[in-house]
Amino acid sequence: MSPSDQRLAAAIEQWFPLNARDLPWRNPRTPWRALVSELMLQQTQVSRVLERFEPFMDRFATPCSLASADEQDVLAMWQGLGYYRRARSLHRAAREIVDRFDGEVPIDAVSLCSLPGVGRYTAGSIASIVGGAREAIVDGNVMRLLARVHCDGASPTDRVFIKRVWSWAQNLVDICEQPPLLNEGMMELGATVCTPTLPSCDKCPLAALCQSRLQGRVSEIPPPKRSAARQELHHYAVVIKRRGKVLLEQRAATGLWAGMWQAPAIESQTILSESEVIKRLPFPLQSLRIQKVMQRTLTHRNVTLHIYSGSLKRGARVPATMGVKWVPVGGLADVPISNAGHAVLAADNS
DNA sequence: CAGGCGTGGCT
DNA sequence: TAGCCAAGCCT
Repeated sequence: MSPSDQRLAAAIEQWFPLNARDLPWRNPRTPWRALVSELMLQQTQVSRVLERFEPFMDRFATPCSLASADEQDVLAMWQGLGYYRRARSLHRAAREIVDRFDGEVPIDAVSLCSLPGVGRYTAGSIASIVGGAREAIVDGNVMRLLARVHCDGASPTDRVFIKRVWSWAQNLVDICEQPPLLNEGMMELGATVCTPTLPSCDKCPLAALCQSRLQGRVSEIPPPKRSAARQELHHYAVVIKRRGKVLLEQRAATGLWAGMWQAPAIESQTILSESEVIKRLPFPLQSLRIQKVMQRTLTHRNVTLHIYSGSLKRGARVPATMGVKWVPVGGLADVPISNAGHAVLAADNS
């Protein structure tokens, strides 16, 4: 612990109460609201979560309420937020909270970390901010903030660097006055002042202590992560409507858009001919008309959506398997469908 | 353990 | 515009 750690912690703890945004999960702050908001916020902008948090809490007010819900209803409440495994993890976490913790969200880091979807950051965040424990937290904000304060230009993916940041964060929370103020203050500073581009150093309470500022290197730290190359994915979807209903299939339980529903589709890394698409579809189709082609960029995939409208051959029956169903066009909001899936359904004019 | 996992905003 | 980024976790 360096002497400046004391001053760093004090500066953050003084700054935060005067500059905290009025975010819904801070008032009232309960372990359950903290857990739900933390899951929603993983790799997701605050502005996206703002619109979705209270409706989710209204629907699932307690762990018991979520635990007794159907997973499909949970996914439907999550649709459009992305990273859908989080919704399934939260659902399973609620069931474990009922089974193992008598329906009360634990606030110790070890118990929290044992829940699905809860890792070191999320557990530390709830344990420290809700429970007041001296647990460190390191998210993207804290990593950037501390890298700049210490003028450490290592790659953010470097594991040794990441361990170093956790060590800095633990030192700070060990010596601070109030862990909730320190930890939430660090995140808030990173989110609103020590931003990735154009940080507001003139408003930063750490400016006098910030080594990268003193050395004029703020803009170089942290260095950009090089993004992974995106693979091409061709998604051939057929929108089949009949008597005000549309035919949907459920995606596989793992992988992209796991468990979500969509217009029946064939996926391939390469371009397919129309006849190949027809051949691979599990339904006998009478006609197939191209409606639209759209691009979607995902984290690691470049998806081309080839959207067709189609009709089944006369008398054709859709196999009555689980994972295929007719859904009224007006009831699509109740079925978990990704934004790409909604775009496909909306592009069809038939 | 490096890569998979969504979406939209920003530059 | 093409790429980077966001309150990470899981396998």
